[in-house]
Amino acid sequence: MKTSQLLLATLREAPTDAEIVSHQLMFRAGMIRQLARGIYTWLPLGLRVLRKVENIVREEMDRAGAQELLMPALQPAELWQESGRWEQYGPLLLRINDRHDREYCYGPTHEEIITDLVRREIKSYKQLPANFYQIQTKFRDETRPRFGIMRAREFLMKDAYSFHLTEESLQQTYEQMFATYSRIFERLGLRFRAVLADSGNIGGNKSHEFHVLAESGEDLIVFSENGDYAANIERAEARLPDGKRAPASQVMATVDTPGQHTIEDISRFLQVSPAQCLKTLVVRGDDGLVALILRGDHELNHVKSEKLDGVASPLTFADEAEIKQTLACGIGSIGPVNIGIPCYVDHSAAQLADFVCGANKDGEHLTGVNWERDLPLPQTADIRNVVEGEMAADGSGKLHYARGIEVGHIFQLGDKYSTSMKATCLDEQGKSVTLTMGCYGIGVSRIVAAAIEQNNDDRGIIWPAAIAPFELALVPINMHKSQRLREAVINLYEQLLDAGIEVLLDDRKERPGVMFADMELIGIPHRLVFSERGLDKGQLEYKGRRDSDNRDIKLEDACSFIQQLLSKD
RNA sequence: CGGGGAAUAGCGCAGUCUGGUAGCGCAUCUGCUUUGGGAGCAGAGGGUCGGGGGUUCGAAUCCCUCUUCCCCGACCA
Repeated sequence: MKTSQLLLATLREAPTDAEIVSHQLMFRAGMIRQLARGIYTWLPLGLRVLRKVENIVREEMDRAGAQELLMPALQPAELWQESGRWEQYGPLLLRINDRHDREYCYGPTHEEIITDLVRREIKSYKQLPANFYQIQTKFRDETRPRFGIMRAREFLMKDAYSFHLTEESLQQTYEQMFATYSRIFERLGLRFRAVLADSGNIGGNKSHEFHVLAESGEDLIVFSENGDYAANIERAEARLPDGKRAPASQVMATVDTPGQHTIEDISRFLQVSPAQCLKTLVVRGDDGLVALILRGDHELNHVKSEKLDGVASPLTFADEAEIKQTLACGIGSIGPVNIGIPCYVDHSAAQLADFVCGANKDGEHLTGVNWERDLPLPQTADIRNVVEGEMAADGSGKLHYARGIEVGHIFQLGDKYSTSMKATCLDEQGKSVTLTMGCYGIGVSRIVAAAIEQNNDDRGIIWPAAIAPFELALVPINMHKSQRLREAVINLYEQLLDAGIEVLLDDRKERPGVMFADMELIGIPHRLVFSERGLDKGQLEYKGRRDSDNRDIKLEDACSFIQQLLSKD
């Protein structure tokens, strides 16, 4: 393609609201334009990249024996009511009424639709297992879309759903999808990691997320030194403390702590480490309030906590008024001694002896408190975030933190949808069996942004070879003045096209600096420069996007030189 | 959902406090000169100053209202 035929909408400056580098560069490179909050148009250059990602995903899904289909974006409310998610899903679901006042939603995911299809079409065990996928536009009415295409409301997703007669069969396909996803992200040329994950409101049991590693990632993932254990922080289990609790050595005492509310205040005021204090968080329960007790230096894990019996899901903190009414003290003086509401204590907090905690009276704390002496030990649970440097739950080494961008998620759904929607088929004995399901998602549009987060410099994007919008840029200097140069360029351009190379010829009447800057901004991996000077010697200049220097190559070898380079990518 | 900020040319911004013919840089168009890292000169086009209402002789500017967008928070015991 020639730049004169392409909407090359490059800009020097990005809008001020573009926060992260991928958003800025996608905007500046003319890949996307925002139409509304979280809704974007893909310009021709951006679409070329998106399609490349899509095709790699498609090829690998096909190779794994999955079948592509295409389901509607608009979904009737009835199916969502049947699965129970019409009420459950909340404002994330965009609801639409048609002219007959029938209710629909714009699909954020397609479990209901595929389950409906399969229960109609699949009658026999002989048709199983089956794995269906689509690459389709989703809509999720996020409270806070941001970072451009990274967290958009409308986005392109590959979603796959597998159906099985048995758990073993599901496990097999799950493992196959795990391997397929790994191949996909390898082919895309991204540094990624698969981690254990929480399955969220999709439902089901076992699940893994695939994260592209990047500082700007919204997710925190943890992994052990040798890599055996890797999990999203939401999901990462804390290793049970080994050893016994130290014996009590102090007497419980009440101390005045006027105006001291936070753990930081208390630990400074009483000269004890935060790890020796208890932090008592009060959340709403199914029936009144519930206290969650942690060591002062630990953070509450919301996902783990909301799964506790009696704790309301989603997890919400009690407000000041509720606390005052129930506990007769304000936030900042709460403690487990005689608290009078159900409590859960984190395993590590249950290990403490002689600890400090609120006295359930404003301006007072207790010191030297001990479990099973001054108060009974409440039910223990794992309710904290793991901390960098601690031993992994499976003992496979110390944990490290990394930031990640979630680009893939695979789930073993089990029978959540097949039961509620009565998706069954006949087994070998002619008996009706409820199907078992898995589902597998990839954020196709998000991958484009994630790839840029991982691959850029101060000049712009550096595409991994597999998803570059063009493989090669031809930059002729003064083509519009020199007949000889123009002929040489067009000649090579056509040769390259014939060889099946995706080449972008910059035939604009621009100064060299402008062309160089644009080709680098849009991230084309390889570049050939034509000049009169070079032609005198029968030479061209080659430069890779990551290279610091040019090298001369012979004009007559140019095509084969490039072919060789590309075969190595 | 809560808190804060913003809306002026395609992009980046000034002008608003203190009302008086809407500006700058980049981009776009024309001409000339230039041509190895985002050129120079001369000229041109492009704005219901987010919408609606009000105050005023006069509103981008003051007041009311609506809308949209952005940021931050949702770890505080």
